[in-house]
Amino acid sequence: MPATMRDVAARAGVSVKTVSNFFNGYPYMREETRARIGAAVEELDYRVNVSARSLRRGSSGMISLIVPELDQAYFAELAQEVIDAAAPLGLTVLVETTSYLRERELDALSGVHRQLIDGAIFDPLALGPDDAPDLARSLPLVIIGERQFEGLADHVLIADEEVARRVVEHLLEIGRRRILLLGAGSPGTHTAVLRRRGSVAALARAGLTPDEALFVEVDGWNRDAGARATARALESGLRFDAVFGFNDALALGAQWELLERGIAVPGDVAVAGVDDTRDARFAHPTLTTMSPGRAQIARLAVELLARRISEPTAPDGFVSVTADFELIVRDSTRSPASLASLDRRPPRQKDGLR
Amino acid sequence: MPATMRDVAARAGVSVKTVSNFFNGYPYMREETRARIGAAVEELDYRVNVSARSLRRGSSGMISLIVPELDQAYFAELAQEVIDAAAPLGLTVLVETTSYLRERELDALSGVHRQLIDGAIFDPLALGPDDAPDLARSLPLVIIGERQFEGLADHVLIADEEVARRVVEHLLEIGRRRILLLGAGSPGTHTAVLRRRGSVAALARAGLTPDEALFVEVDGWNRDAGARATARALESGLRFDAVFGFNDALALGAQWELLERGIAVPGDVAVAGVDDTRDARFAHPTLTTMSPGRAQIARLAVELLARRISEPTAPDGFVSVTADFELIVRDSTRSPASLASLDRRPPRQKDGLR
DNA sequence: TTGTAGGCGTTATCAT
DNA sequence: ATGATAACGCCTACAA
Repeated sequence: MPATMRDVAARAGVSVKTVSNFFNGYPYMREETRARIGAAVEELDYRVNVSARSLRRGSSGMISLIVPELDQAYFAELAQEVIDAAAPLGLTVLVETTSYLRERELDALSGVHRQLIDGAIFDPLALGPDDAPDLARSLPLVIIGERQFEGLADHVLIADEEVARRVVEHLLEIGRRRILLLGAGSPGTHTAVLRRRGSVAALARAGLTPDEALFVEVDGWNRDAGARATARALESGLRFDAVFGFNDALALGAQWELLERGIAVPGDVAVAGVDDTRDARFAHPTLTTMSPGRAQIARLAVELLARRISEPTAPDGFVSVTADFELIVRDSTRSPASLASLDRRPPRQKDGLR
Repeated sequence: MPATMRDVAARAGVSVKTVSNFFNGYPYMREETRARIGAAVEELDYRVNVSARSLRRGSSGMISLIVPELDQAYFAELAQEVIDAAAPLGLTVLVETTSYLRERELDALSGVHRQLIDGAIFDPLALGPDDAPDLARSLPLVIIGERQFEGLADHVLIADEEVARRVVEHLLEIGRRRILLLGAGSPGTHTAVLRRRGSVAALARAGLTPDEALFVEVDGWNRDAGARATARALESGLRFDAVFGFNDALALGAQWELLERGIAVPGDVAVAGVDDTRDARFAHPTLTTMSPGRAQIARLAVELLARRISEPTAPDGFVSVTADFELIVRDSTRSPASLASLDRRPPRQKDGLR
């Protein structure tokens, strides 16, 4: 029994249409009418019924964000950024979580909610080339990160190849030569392929021949997988003086495993990642990483999607924009010497006693 | 121009009602009819229009989860658990994010979406006692964690007092005597009050007089705040041999700050938190923490809410359930001696060379 | 087991 | 500047 527009109209002594106008920013209205409606709304504690509005308008003001899981800092932070970017445009974000399952990615695109949402921002992890047709005819769509579907939807891209190249160059610059590439073994996503390619390019430029043994496979891009892969590498007797995790979670997992085994970071092994999640800043040592400009990505994605929604017919040809990136050098790749000299903190002291 | 039920009916040669029955699991239908409808749905790629259904039914199958931010591991993980718990009940979760702002918490409860959602799971951080009236008359509601609104809605509680008591007892058991209580200074939330009370109780039982100076104020329950507060404490010359962060983020921030200053954890200062976020497991050293059974909390909250939604009139009196908890002892509170003996890893070895 | 009619609350059209 | 009225797509009686 919540109040309806009809109730408000009755109370304010106007027609339903006028109340509707009130809520839709229709400019031609007497100040007095406006005030009366405002009062009635207040008294009845009225709220527009979104379902009815959506039904009538044929659009809901709701977009979904399709990511594998919120347990990963990267996706959680991305979700927050997207929500924040969508709000000013009057868009509500429905976060859909897929557990890296192809079925669930497809379902998020064309399941029950397809009728509910106006469009989607999608970070595909499980879909492959075969699914392109499904993608194409689903709904207004912006794809983030993965570029294998370019031409089928708008994209916000990360310059995967350059990003990886820069990280590896940085590791080479600080004198490392045997770099474990976490995620480069039998890469599943296109992203992995590109980061691997960029890494190889950097090595080649430095005149180094890549050692295939250092291209390590991982079973997930999370900390567990990073730790496990690193453990395996160590136990197989592989020798390396740096780790490049294809994302922060992998790098942090590696770093954790190294430290657990008493291997010094960056003393014995330097570590770097990609994503600049908050976790990187609070690791110990703090983790060198590549910032992909997540806020920018979110903003671009939302804007692109909003445009695609309001322009019903695509003007043929989809847009791809690439986000800026920036290397964030932290302690995990600083030599102890430079570490000490760069440290702006008060002299280290034992404190806190027992 | 998406297909409607009418289209499907026409195509299948049945009435709209029969198609509706098909989608609502109405059992009495000839197998052949069912098959024909299924085929028509397939061919037309039909999906039920959720807005129309919601309008007609007066309910949407959507619930919201109201949390301050997804950037905090605790809330991100909670959101994932809630989404997972809601799915089997056919409920879709709309995550609403409030940035710890009172206005936005109120808005999430009674703003535009009040008409869209059937109920809400709410982790209140900014609302105070004055807002009780607003809460009471909003919508089916389950409150998580905070207990100041008991009697106004269903609650899933954390045994804050006992949780804190157990943590402090643990720190006392391992021989620590001066425990910095991060979050105990001028506590804002009821949760903080209770955790402080539990901590004091543990100290009292051990015959210790609490030192007010160790009750430290924080400006947020995140890692930054934890690090800052710890830095302040150290710089003020305060001496302590343990830190109890009222949540993992505070504890991790503290641990980070300690390590940055070359203070050994747990050698010089032991550290413990509450929440058992993934971050605790991957800290170095791994963080001792109290697991509040997040999966259980999520499940209870969703079930309670589902019940409250289906039972329109509250049978007077709201339910409060308390989640189980469990102390997870990790390296941040293990003495180096026990550490070595408990370690089930292969002997530490330098590896990874240069 | 299936069909018909009407209305859920809103907005668009067309008047006035 | 405001009002009357007809959809939007679905579900619930009620009928058959």
